[in-house]
Amino acid sequence: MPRPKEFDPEEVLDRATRQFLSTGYEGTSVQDLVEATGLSRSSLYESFGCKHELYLAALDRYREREVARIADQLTGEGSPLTRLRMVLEHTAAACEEGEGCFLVDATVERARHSEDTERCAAAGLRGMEEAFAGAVQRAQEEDEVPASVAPASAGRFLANAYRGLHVTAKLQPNRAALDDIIDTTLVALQSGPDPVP
Amino acid sequence: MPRPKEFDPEEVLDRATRQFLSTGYEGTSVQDLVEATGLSRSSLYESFGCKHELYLAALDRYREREVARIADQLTGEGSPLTRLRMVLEHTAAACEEGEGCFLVDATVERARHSEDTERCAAAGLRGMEEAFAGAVQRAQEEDEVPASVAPASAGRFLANAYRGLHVTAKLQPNRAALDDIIDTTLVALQSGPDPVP
DNA sequence: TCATTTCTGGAACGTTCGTTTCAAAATGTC
DNA sequence: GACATTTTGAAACGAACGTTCCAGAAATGA
Repeated sequence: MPRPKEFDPEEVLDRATRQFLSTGYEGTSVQDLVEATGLSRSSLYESFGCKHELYLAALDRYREREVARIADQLTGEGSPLTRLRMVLEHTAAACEEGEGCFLVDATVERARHSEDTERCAAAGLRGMEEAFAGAVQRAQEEDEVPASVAPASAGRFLANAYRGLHVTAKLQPNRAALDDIIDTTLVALQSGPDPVP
Repeated sequence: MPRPKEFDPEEVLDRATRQFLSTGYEGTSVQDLVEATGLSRSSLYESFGCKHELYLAALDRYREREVARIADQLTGEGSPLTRLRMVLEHTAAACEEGEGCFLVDATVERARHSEDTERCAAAGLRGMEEAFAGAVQRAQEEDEVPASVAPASAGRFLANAYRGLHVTAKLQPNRAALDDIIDTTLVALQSGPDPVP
């Protein structure tokens, strides 16, 4: 039997993700990736193929984990609406620390020019919409959200606000502004379409 | 008197803007800009300095015009709320055609690494928030929006949704999904914070 | 110890990058 | 036509780009 692989591919993808998140796709050179991952140029190409493939693998892993993380945080015991608020506020806190969303960045920077990237980002988008829609449905079952609200629409609306937050946070990375947006966003759910006809 | 300039600097900035919107900053080469503007390499450098300065000039012009355009569309006679909806739907229509927002793209791609870009994008952000806040205030005067809504908060909320729309549209460029988001977004305004205590 | 496979460092590939330079051509005023 | 100025095309710069290749060191099981 041969010499075994010495590095953890997922760990490498995480490091690459961090680098891509920091400097974007075009702004990240292969040399940057070599330094970020600790692997040699040769090992990087041997294990992950070209730069684009590595980017895609990193993005796909991020998508899978991020959607699962949000879905997890949205489910469980307790008030669904409170959980929803917690997810958004956790997002705001991360944004305040300078953390971006790989899916948002990839969408803006590369969805137009790479079908693979677009597919992956779109899958992440749908996953988040579904996770948010599920939370709204559960909130309705607890009478926290009026039945007049369509969960699918609310899911799209929340995912849209979520993406907006990540853009806004790059220019206004302060909790006060972000929390204000979150408050107004959640108020939208607590009233159906036609509050007083 | 010397030979006069043969090109319109603003026209050149518009063409450069279109190119940057299409391929981003890092993804746009000076050669691309030469071909997009029609100017020679030499004239481009002579008139606009380096690539970064040209990018910034293009972004600044875009910001000025885009903020003014939105503010204009939001003011004037008729229902402020209807005007607000028209602006968002016009945005959705543009997104459907594949038009991006230079401010959103610049924010995601370059705000982190260029202070100049961040300043310009942040100015655009504030301008849009103020324009939206003004529209909400006028809607309140017409009793289209409850007085319990704070115009500044609503402005932030709407600008956030606006930015989200531009990201969402890159993955779901269909009117149905975007209009759905717009509907839910506007419902948020028509009910104050605490609809039924 | 040997065979096998992996990892490494570095060199090298041709391209493209942003930028500078310059002489010639073009276009105006006088 | 003389002059001033701008525009142009092309060449050239070094640097960085993504990618490929390879010899050798390292690590395992037989």
